Parts: sequence; C-alpha cells; structure tokens
Amino acid sequence: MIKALRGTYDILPPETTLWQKVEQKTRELFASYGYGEIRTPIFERTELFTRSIGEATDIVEKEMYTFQDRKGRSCSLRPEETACVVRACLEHKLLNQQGKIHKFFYIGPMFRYDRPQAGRQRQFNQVGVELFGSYSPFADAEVITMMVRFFELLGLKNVSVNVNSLGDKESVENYKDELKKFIQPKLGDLCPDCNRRFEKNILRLLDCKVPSCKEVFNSPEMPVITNSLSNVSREHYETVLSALKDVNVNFVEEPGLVRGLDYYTETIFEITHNSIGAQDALGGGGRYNNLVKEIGGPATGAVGFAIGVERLILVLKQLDIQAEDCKDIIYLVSFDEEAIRENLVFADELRKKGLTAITGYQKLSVKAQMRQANNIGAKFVVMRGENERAQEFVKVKNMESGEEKVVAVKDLAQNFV
RNA sequence: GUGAUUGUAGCUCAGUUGGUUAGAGCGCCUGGUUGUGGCCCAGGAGGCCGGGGGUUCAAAUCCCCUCAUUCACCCCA
Repeated sequence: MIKALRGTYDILPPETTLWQKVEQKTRELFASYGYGEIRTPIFERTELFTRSIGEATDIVEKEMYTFQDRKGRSCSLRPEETACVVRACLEHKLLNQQGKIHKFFYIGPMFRYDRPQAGRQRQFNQVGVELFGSYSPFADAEVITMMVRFFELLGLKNVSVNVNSLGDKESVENYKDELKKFIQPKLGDLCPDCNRRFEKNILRLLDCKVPSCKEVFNSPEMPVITNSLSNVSREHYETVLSALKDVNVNFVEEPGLVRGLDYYTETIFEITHNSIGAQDALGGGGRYNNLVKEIGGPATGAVGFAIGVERLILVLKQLDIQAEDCKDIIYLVSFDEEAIRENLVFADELRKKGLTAITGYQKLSVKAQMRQANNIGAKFVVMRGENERAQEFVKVKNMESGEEKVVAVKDLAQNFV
C-alpha cells in the first residue's frame, strides 16, 4: 500500500470544516485591519531562503527540501513565507514609493524536513501577515494585537504572549559580545548543546532547558539583552509595550525569547499555549527592518508574524471548539427503481432552494435506507412508494420526533423552507 | 540528526513458558417488521499479526535488518 510520506498527512471530513472555519476567520479578521491576501509560489530559488533566513540556521542547514530543476537551477520548497512575500514585493516594485504602507496576509503550506512529533510535521500550514513601510512601534503593537484577537475570535482564551526586543543591529552585536565575555569562562559548566550554540548562535543559549545551564544564566551578573538596547531601540520597545497596555493585551516580557531566523530586529514576540505538548508555540514573529534591503530592495521597515495552523487546530480540538453546525439533511428514500429516478429530480429541486438533500443510488431495503439516513444524521426523510405516487404525494418523516406527514409533491421544497 | 516507544479486523485493544482453524468490545452488513432509523435479540462479513530475512518439527510470539507510528531532544509554526 502506498502511504502518505513521513510527516505529511490527509485532512478528511468532517475535520476539514474546522479548517474552513479557521480560514474563514483569518480572511474576516485580517481584512478588518486592512490586509489583503497574497499568494506566492510554493517553491522559490534556494538562494532566496539562504540569504534571508540565514546560512547557519537549522532551517537552511538541515530542513529544506531542495532540488534541481531540469535546467539545473537550485530550487527549494518554501520553509516559511516572509522571504517569499518580500521577493514578491520587490518583483512588483511595491516598495519604491517611500512611506507607502503595504499589508498582506497569507495562508498555505510550508515545508521543513524535520523529525515529526506532536505539533510538528514536514508539510504544515501557516497563516501570517506582513506589514511593509513603517518603522512605527504602533505598527508592532497593532500586529501583536491582531494576533491575539485572532485567537480570541476562534474562542481561544489563556494564550501566553511573550515579547522581547533585540534592538537594532548594533544593540544585538554589543549584547552578543557582552554575553560571550560572560559565558566564555563558564563553558565547562554548560551542556554540549550550549557549547555548540556558543559558537553557532549564542543567543540561543538563553532558552536552554537544562537546569545546570539555567543556573548559570540566572546569575545576577548575567547580561540582559534589554539592558543593551540603544536609546532609540529602548524607546521603540517601551512604546510597543505601553501601546499593548492601552489595548488591554496581556503580555509577559521575556528577555530570554529568541527567534530562529536571522532577519529579526527590534521587537520579537511569540504566543504559546500550554495544552499541546513540547512544541507549544502557536505563532511568533517580529520586526525585520534590514531584510528588504539585504535582498536588494530599498530600506524598508517591516513587521509580521506566522501562526502554525496544525498547532492551532490541536488546541481547538483540545478545548472541544467545533465548527458551526451544518444545515439540516433531507434524505430521500427510494422504494423502487422508479423512485431512484424520481429522487434525482426531487433532490435537485430541494438543492435549488438551498437545502441539503441526499439520495441513495441503488435499490436497498427501506430498512437499510432508513438506517443510512439515521447514520448520516438526517433530520428528515422523504418517502415515495406506490401509494404516494398514485396520488402525487410524498411522505415526510421527522427523524427526531418520529412524526410523519403527507405532503403534495408540488409543496415539497416549500415544506422545508 | 539523536534517544525512547509502538506496529494484530474500519476503530480501541487482548493474545499465557513459541504449539491446532488468531480473539474481544465498538462499528459495519443481513434478518427479527411484504414500505420505516435509533433500543433489544439472532446471524454474518472483515486479518499474508507493518515488510524482509533468520532460528525451529512448529513463529503474532525468539533474533537481525528495514519501513512506519508516537513522544522527547535539537529546532521551530
């Protein structure tokens, strides 16, 4: 038997209705903030990702689905969407008018060659937004607010909002130097992973879970990133926080919060939920003021986030949040061959009135058909055998009350409206 | 990439120290009602025991390999 590849999976009805709900709320809410939907290709030149996400990141180093096309170009399935959106903006010259704001949201599959586990698969879906053309801290605050409101709209309470600031390029570099000086003599006390991080991406030390490492980092002399911020970055960050308070978004400042992509600057944030296992980040994002320029565009302030839809669905299921109920089902029983033919027409009439009508296609016993009607949760059953046909009637049974009544054929659709 | 875990019916799982024809519950189908569902009763269908190799008179059971699942690490949504 051929099965879906590792880390990929099918979404079947009725679960798809929950996905449809998420998609519908996405379009609704993001549009109300003035965002328009963008759709970009699912694969791009590999270079786009290596340059934006960072050569040394895990995503680029070991998680990309990379292949050569027939002309020998290196292509990669997109592991995230921000770089793709930036590319599209540059290609369509959208960012050349200074001061013009562009807001996009997207929804679609991303690909990372990871080992699957709870809340992580190789093909997964993200919904996200990107805002271009502003350096304002209020843009950051609005984007974070939008993310929180999105979860609330889906009935999700108790999400944790963590925020931090990396500051501008100089602030981060200063902090990294300080951190190196502090950690260097203590490397012997740290776990092997932390020793590796020290070389590769020292900021990642901050969210190590090993207790002995945490002890080192909890020392009073441990440098804190928000203390290394330049005046401009500090002011930016504080404005973001105060604006969040203005709109009553609860958050926690988390100086240990780090993101895995190289392009972030200034504000970064993450939303987690404690009910879905180790991979508890529902979404995350931040500002990326240098990325557009690095990819060859004009210097452009930008901020955005991405949400993992699979993880979101996990939480929704856990909280037993359902999609809206579907419409009443009308099942048309076929007593004989003639009825199968008639029901095609009757069902057509019902559906033209916006009703949901289901018929059988082969001659089964009435008992079997009733059982099927019951199994699919039909609210009404329409029956028409010899007796009814003789008088241009149908019999309608209400499956909840068991009550039956006779209805003239011409009034059939009207009966359900 | 690392560690652990589990693969037996559509689903959830039993299956003794290797020993006849591999079981249960739920679900499904049929009948009990010449044209009536749910509840109940009776019957039935459905398994190369993940795949391959080995040990043995004999393997779902023991050994090796492989694929897959789940969870965690790394990392991230």
